[in-house]
Amino acid sequence: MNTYAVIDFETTGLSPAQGARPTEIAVVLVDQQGIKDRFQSLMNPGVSIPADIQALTGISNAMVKKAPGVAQVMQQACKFAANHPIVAHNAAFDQKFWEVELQRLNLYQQQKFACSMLLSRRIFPELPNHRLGTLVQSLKLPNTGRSHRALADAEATAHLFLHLQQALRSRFQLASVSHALLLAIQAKSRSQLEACVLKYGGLRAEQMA
DNA sequence: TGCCAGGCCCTCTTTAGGGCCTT
Repeated sequence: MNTYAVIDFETTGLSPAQGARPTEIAVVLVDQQGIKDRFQSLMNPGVSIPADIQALTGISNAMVKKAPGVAQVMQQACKFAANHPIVAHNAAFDQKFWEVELQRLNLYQQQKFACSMLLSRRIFPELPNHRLGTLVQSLKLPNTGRSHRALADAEATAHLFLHLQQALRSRFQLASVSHALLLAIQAKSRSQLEACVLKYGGLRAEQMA
């Protein structure tokens, strides 16, 4: 339970329902001591990458042409992430691709997803925005490399999520780091955050205002 | 030509609309 998997997809578009497929995935295993293992791979999506997305990510059609197929990479990623809770920045996006691609392979099993973006909105509402790059700069998190590449963004999200756990523990005076982790994973909305704070014995949000 | 998804959340709200965030 104290280990979770941070994932990040690069894709050909915003929605699998519109035919978008993944071009790269990174999975980073994290515990309370930090990042302990990494998996990263380009994959051949079988569809063309639009020019604007190639410019955004730096991943070209030529780069993925020689890469293994989506099925092979997703099998490896699924095995690597095992049954750990999954964390992503704007998790609704990555969760869609994760579930759709694993369902294609009959590998899908329901997993808990936590969202570092929703949590950072709750914990740091004063920041100008909650894009991953802005959070890395504002919170002085480690530089993990080129943004919009899967491993760099997954590692940045891992550092962000560790930072959020510490902020939760401090702000709500939680008894333990594991309570902060449970809270971080379970609290996606304001009401869930409040309920989890009460569940784990911390001070109510309004008491900390 | 210009738009395209979708869940969360704020507000000039709740019988709704629009910004944010991901690629």
